[in-house]
Amino acid sequence: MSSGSRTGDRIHDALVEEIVSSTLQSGAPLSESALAERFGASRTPVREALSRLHQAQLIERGPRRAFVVRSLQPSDLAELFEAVGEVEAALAALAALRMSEVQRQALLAVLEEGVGAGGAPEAYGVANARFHSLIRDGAQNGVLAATLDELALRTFPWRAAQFKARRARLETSRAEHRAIVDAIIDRNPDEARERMRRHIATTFLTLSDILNVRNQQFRPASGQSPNW
Amino acid sequence: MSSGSRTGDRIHDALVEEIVSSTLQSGAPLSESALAERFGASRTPVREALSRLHQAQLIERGPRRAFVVRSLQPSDLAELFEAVGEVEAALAALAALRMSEVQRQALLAVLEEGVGAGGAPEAYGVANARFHSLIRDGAQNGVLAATLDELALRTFPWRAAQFKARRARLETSRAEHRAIVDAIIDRNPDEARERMRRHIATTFLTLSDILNVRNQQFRPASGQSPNW
DNA sequence: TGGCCGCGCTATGTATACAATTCAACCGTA
DNA sequence: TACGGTTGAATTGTATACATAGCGCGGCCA
Repeated sequence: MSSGSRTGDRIHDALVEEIVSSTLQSGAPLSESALAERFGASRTPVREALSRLHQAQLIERGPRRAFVVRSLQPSDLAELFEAVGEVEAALAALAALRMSEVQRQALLAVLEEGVGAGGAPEAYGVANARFHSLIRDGAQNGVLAATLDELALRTFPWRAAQFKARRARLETSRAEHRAIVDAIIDRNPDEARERMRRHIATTFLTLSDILNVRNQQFRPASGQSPNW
Repeated sequence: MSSGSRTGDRIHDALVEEIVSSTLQSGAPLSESALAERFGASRTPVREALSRLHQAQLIERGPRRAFVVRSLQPSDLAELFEAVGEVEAALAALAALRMSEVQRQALLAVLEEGVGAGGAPEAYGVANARFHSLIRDGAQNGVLAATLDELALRTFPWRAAQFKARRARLETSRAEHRAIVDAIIDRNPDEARERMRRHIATTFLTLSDILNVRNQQFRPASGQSPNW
């Protein structure tokens, strides 16, 4: 999905990374000429990269038709998480039906990974990402998987701070993961779907709490590896 | 989502229309210079339009990195319809929870529309589109609605011929619609979801039959108004 | 002094010229 | 005759120059 023309993709990937990591925060201006100079290229590939970011809804138009990093209202963020939840729930249901035995074993194995590290948030973040990735692939539907990726990308700037903030959330999240895995192992798509949807909803609620407590502006927090 | 720069959007919209109506069929080449001359513009806005079509997966790269209208394998088409089904099912479930009384009445009213015309495929196509549109809006989630639009756009070239081909399908489709509306009126999200998913699956099966019978190449049929 | 009109700056939108890449056809040789 | 290398055309990728539109600032007029 990334490498293609050359310069344009390089710029695109770099900007995506900076936006999801909140190096570029909401409202940050993205001037074509400034970016062209910064990347040592002309405006043409910069424009191509910005066009793609715009279609992915990571940026939006500001004054003078210039692009700025998109800033979401709390209500929009809720919609976004709801959409992610629905898509990921659908993937979980399909995974319950279609996962191979090997894939099911891998899913069971990943449940243990987070435990061994003694509850360290970073280790859990990795295990968490693998958990969702295994379900995504187990559903065996590339279109739906790509749809999830597209939506999830927009949530990354907001998700970063979550596990760092509330240690207690790690335990409840792990329990939810286990319940989802149980449903998938049992080949119970309806339960898998429902549990996954609740899991994402809970994740959003926790995140929402953190953001409201920390600063009323409800802005994305700075952070590196996006976990959920 | 359409009007913006000016020329680029004009070209974009024109090409979308031609692709979904199968005026441009699978594999048709889209040369930048040829399109530039055709639209009386330079290659720059053409490139912008093509870039957007590429991201929407309506076109793909062919020989010499040139773009051609995307051609789907049968398996890809199945994945695509499955994804559409899951998203639309999620929207139906949300609509069952959130639709206002006015919206529910509108949904009931649209059920009758197709009947009055005496079973004419064209009239039913319009009523059908309104049916899905009402549910889409009733769910009150713009992100999910936009996701559905994006996916549905890719199915349009294939859906066109359906109602023209099998008159019997109109009756079963209408019955399925009624069952979905019943679930929504009853505020039963799980039933609404399940019935919508089956409805889309049945639609795909019917379409699949038609395409296999008509020509083994399984290519999109020519047609104008995309209905399902 | 306050409001309105117009000038001009700045950034994007478009056009065109040039570079690089890709693919195929052709020719030469084993 | 088959294979491989080279060459060439066609097409996209990139750069730059020009056009246009938005928006603030300053001056002018009431």
